[in-house]
Amino acid sequence: MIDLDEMKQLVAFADLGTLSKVAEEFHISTPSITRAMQHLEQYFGVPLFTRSKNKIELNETGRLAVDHARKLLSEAEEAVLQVRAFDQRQHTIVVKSCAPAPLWELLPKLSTQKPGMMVSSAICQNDEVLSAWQDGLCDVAILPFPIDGAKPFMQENLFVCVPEDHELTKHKSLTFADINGFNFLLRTELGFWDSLCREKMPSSRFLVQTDVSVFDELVRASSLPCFTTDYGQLQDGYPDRINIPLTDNEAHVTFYLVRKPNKRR
Amino acid sequence: MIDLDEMKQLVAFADLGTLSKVAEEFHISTPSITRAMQHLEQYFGVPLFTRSKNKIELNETGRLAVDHARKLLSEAEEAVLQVRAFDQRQHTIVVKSCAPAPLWELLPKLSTQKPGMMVSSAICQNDEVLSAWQDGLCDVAILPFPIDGAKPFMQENLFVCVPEDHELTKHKSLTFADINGFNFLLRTELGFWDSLCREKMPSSRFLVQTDVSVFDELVRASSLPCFTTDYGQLQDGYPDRINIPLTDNEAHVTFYLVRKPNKRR
DNA sequence: AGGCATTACGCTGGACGTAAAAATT
DNA sequence: AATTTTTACGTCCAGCGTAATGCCT
Repeated sequence: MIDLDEMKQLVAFADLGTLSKVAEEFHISTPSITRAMQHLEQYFGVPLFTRSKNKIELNETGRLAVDHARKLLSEAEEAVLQVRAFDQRQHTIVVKSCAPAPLWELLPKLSTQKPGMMVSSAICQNDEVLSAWQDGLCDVAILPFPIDGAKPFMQENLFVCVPEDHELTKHKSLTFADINGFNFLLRTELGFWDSLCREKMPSSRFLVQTDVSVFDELVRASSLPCFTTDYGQLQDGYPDRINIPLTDNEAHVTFYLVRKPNKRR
Repeated sequence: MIDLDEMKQLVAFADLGTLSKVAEEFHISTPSITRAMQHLEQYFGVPLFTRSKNKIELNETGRLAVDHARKLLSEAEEAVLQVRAFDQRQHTIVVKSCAPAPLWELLPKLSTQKPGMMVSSAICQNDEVLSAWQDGLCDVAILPFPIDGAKPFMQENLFVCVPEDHELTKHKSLTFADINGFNFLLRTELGFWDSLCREKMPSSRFLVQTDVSVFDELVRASSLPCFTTDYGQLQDGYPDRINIPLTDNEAHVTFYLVRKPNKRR
């Protein structure tokens, strides 16, 4: 069968022009590359080169062979990458969540329940989570509404978080309509929360900040309202700030979790 | 780079089920095939097999690798075949002619003028000759009408060939209209002559015969008219038969020949 | 004179097969 | 008992590099 290493050298010769350069490139001697090209030519059974006394060039057939070589090599490398990726995938649990909080809850559990498994998680919009699940691209999907096979996983309630001297503190509770128009500090990677906020508060502007520590700094330093929830962050919320519950139905979310049945084989 | 011989053995293992069978198939020892699979697995960097004490099986990743192996192998073999075919094509002159006579004239000349070249010739209809020429699929095209770059090559005139006692012998010359309705013996591989006859003599039936000697036998044994031309066959025509010239313009054909410019490189 | 392709030749490491072990049917 | 996989080990030759040749610019 054809030797892909020799094919690689053939392609290198097409690119570099002389056997000496190829030898240098591959850290082998010139006789070695000469022999390799002779061997390749012998395998094809047809001349690939025009040879002068101290000059060797590709002929037209040789150039065709180079084209095929390039294709074969890239496909061979692609095949190896795909096999490796498949193996990797066999040992990873891919989680797609519509929000960060369920991941804080789920990931530690997964790590202990499935030792030796990689866990790959991503936060994205509802439709992305859903299509990834339907296309079989993830093993666990977390959505803010039930789908076939899903079980309730946890609840989360949204709060507005404002400085103590903020005008909104006069309210004991709020609705999205109340706070529409205020500008908010917002984090990235919030999944469906992000689009929910923009949808419910079309008149508001959101100052988005990716870096967690920078975000915290901004919250402390500014008087802009932000959001918190009753999962995790509420108990150790920001000092000097007050959390006001939102009463809209959309602010009370039950997350549903579906997981693929364990593949046996 | 990945070893296609090992890939071949991997595919064979997928097909045969045991390493022993593969060893037998490839006429090598079992330790050799064991090592090959270990080496392949090591190259991929991921497990391809599930191993028991005296049992080895492909795992799911391995089966994927086999799929890729099959594809790679067939593509590699296809590449070699294409390169060889291309080389073959480099050393052959492909001739497409609309009629047999020009080939009798041309092929001997080509053989002597282009020593070391294969000559591949085919007789086909005008439109096939033309499209093959336009698509660059032939080096020489011979047609009964001039096209761009073509030169007149030879002339051929059609005769009706009838037994001496045939009713048509009373004519010194004929037209297609005169003989329309008579049934004819006809050979195959006549190119455009065939379709010309059927077009000009729609009421006639043609008894087609491929084998030359059988055709000659039929001409001698029957009283059915047939055709001859002034190229070659007329001088040593059939004894006991008379050749009557056809006066239609279509019966006087000038063949035009185009050839690709010699490719230099 | 320097760069290039190729041949000649000696050496070595990798690949092969034999033998053997261990386990399963 | 027969089959299968794998390890151990000795052998051998395919492929490597060095040296040298011949040629061209």
